[in-house]
Amino acid sequence: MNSEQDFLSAYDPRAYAPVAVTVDVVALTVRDGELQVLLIERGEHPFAGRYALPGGFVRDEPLETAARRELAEETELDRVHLEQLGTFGDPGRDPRMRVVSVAYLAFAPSMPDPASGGDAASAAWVPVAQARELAFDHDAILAAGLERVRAKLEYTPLATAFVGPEFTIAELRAVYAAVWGEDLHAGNFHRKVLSVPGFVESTGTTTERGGERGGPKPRLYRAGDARLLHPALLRPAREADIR
Amino acid sequence: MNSEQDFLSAYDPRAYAPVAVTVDVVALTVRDGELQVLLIERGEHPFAGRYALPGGFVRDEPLETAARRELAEETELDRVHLEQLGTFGDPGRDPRMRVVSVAYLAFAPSMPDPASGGDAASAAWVPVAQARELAFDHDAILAAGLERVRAKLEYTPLATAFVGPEFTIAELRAVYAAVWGEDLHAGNFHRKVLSVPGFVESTGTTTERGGERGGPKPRLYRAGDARLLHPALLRPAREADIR
DNA sequence: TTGAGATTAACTCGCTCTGAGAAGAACTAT
DNA sequence: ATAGTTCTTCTCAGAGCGAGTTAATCTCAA
Repeated sequence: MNSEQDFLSAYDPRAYAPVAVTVDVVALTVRDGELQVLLIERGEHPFAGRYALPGGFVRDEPLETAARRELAEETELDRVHLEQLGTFGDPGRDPRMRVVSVAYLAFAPSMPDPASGGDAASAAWVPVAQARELAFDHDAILAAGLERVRAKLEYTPLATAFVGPEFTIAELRAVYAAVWGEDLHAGNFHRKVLSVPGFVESTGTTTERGGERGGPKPRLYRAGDARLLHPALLRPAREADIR
Repeated sequence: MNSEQDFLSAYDPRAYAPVAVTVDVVALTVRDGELQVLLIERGEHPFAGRYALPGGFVRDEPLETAARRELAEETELDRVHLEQLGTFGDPGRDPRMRVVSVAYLAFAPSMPDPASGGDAASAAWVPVAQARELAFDHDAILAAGLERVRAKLEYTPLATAFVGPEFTIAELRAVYAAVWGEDLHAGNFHRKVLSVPGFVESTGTTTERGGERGGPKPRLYRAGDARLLHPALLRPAREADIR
């Protein structure tokens, strides 16, 4: 933005090759004990018939507004936690033209199938393990989203975004187990969640019934006011992650 | 990207208002015990005379290549650590037109003043505490970069990117002190750095001379092969950060 | 109705990690 | 030489964590 040419070209963008800006959304939820992602089956070329992340062109609006709009077009997701994930703009990632896509990450409690309600009949929640060979570079975007959510569970109260407004410790533990793909020690998890200041706060009530397979009525909690977990809730270190 | 209109417009981008894509770089270094950022004094409107982050338009190249190119235009920074920070695209952030800017974060060891060598006579390293009222929304971009670097020092070996290929534990500690803005307990820091697997590895040598103000010749270390610090090197929790 | 099995919630125990402080050795500047 | 600084190691008490145990509670099936 320093040379005169740059300055002038800012007033005549057609001096440069046209670039399109889109948003793509990695919307995650935990259903049936699995981490699932919202995908769209593409009807048109390129990548017709392949699954893709929901997304579309950015209009005269902030980027996050565009992400929220695209998400609303596919589901009735409301009050979801939304954060920017990263931007993917390699030349050639879209065969038609240069497309720079700003990816967003959304977290939602378990919802009914979008196919029944949304106007996009081709939208579906898919377990992340089965979400492969997506259109464009969406495999890489999804992988970045999964890495992000796994890391953020450690040091933020993000898990509460995957459950309803009132939840049990066991429901919270199920979120961690689904996202991390490994079971957690129930007793230690319980102690840890209650000991981190501001993670959860008690409602003073319990569920109406015990668990489906027995056990006492668990107590209900709300999300607390913490933005960071101190100390963090660390998952066991894996050598492969460290090196 | 589902309606026919979207599909067609992808072949005729002028159906939408033109959008420019730029990169901006938050280049950080530690000089004189302070965290400093590379800034450019703008010569032209808008924001003439104000400082701004180095940046420019993206050409037919990957985004990271554009960031590296813009950085090279202002300094002789070589082999710097570069990572994507975030994308800033609010309408109105550039008064001329819609500009979506992908911000990158760069970390470099202490370097001579860019004014002496670079072709941009107006480039300068500025202590981050004095980098205020920048052009466009660069205050917000810089703030995001500072938050990122402070957090990443905790759980990655990023501090080694701020020092030379061989360094002392005290130099590493000075990086932490400069970035976090608080002194660290020398003994505990020493124990911690050496105990985290893969953070640093010994060269078996020491410096030629002791410190400027006395003390024995410190041992020299290289960066290790760890990508993550386990256990992390946490800074003391501040209540303001948590809530 | 009763028993088997599962779950919640709380506790114990040993180990590791951390913060704070201390101390000896090594080195520079005066 | 002396004073002051720094490097490096050590100690000690407290906090946190993984693993295991236990009592109470509840569902489901016999």
